[in-house]
Amino acid sequence: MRTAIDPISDRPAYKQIADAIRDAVSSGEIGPGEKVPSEADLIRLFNVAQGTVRNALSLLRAEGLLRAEHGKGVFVRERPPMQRKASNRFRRSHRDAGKAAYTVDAEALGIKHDVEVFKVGPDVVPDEIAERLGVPVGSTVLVRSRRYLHGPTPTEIATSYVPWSIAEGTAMAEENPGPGGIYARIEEAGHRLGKFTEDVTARMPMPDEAKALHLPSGTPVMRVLRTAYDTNGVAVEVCDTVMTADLFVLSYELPAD
Amino acid sequence: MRTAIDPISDRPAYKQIADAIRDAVSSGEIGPGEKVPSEADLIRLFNVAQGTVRNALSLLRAEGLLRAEHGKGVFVRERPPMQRKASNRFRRSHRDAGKAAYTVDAEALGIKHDVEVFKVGPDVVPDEIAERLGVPVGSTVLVRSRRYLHGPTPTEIATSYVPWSIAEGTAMAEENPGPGGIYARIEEAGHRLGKFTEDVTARMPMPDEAKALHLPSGTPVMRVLRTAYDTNGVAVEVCDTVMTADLFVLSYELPAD
DNA sequence: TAGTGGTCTAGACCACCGC
DNA sequence: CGGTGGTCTAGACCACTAG
Repeated sequence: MRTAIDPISDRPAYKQIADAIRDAVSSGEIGPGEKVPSEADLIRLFNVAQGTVRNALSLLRAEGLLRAEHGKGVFVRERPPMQRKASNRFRRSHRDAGKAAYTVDAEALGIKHDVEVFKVGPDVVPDEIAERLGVPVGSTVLVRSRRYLHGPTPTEIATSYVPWSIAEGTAMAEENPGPGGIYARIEEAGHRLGKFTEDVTARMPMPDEAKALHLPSGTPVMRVLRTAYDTNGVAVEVCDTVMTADLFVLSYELPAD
Repeated sequence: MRTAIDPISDRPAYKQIADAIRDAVSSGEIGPGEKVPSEADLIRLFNVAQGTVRNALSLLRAEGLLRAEHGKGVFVRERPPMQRKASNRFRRSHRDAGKAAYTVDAEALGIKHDVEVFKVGPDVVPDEIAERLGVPVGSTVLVRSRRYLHGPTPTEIATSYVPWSIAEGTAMAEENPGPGGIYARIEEAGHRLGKFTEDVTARMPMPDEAKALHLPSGTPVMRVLRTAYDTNGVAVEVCDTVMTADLFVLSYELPAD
């Protein structure tokens, strides 16, 4: 690794140090999961103060390249294996086979998954959801809030909203909605599903999301806002999902005409 | 705005300051585009050293909440109007009308857009693309690399790859591929388009991407890797797009069966 | 020129980790 | 315990922006 700062360059010292570390990582000199030199080492190597070194390291952490472990050291982040959200995961044949959507994806990867239910019950609909669901602002909907995990790793937080008129008295309002998930229950309630739309955005996490998803700093989240429509074009469910960006690839298929 | 640090709490001072500013923003006390108190102000208000204040501010910049302008101040970031990538933007009817895909989206918003072509010509295919395109590693493809802008704001960098056997001698290899974009040219060359797949991921930008897209720190990018197939299921083009995350909503429509 | 953010130093103390 | 990262102070100088 380069260990000199060019005093002529007008690039700040901390950025030069960050460059040197970034290069060492991309050249393979320091591999994924390996430790970068300690702050004390870097202070000696580059002959700078601690603040300058910390500035360099915090830049690389914000970029998502490094991860710090208090008392142990700073390490190159390793990318865990990715999961796919296949665009066919809402097919009726899967529901008929008793599989919920996330089961389709997880099974395709042989991944053991868990679901933690935070809350299931009627509540006031958030304004943004009311608009998509086509219900009056302030009306009551069934709220299902839960977290998905792969082994010990939380991967996504999801909240579903169903008009209370559809959900009332069904298994949707139970902790476990039964085989095929809530979409199977919605169809049983007489609302045959016609299509889904998904709106995908990405941003940095809110502090509470970072906590719930165990996000290291420098990891963005993807947000998928999915609306389910029946065959009459009436919205019957909205699902708001926030997922760790580097654990997912969202795959979609589009017709040419 | 709160201006006191709880000395009993074990939450670090810089995080308490960040919390106070975050609260002031979310309560509307400081609106989008408005200036937050200067470093000197915050030093006085909270009775801390400059380093502590800077720590708080850089946290909020990494979160994407604030944006600093050297010599002027630190401001609450304003979210510009979002653009939609409609899932129908590859319809043949649009191509027949002479519209390229990005034109469909931009027109829908009444946005003036520009394209800057970086490079058009034959080159060696990157390994990752070769796999998707189904061509041998190391073979030659047409590479079209360009940047899209809305007014002065760069929004996305896109690179298309077409097997040289398809592209050779056509207008695809020109700077301006003509009406309907390269998909129209691909169809003219006898490859009727059957479907597209898009794989969406999000991450923090590489330094060169941050530069090319004028990204403020704390802004992630979305990456869309699109593959176009002809009606025989043969891949005819791959497009690798990196876009400023907070300027886009990707919209998709999924059938229920 | 005064006020702003950007960089850097030197030194201190703390909290966490592993031996 | 020694080594690691985390927080904080006090003060300095620089670069940019505006009046």
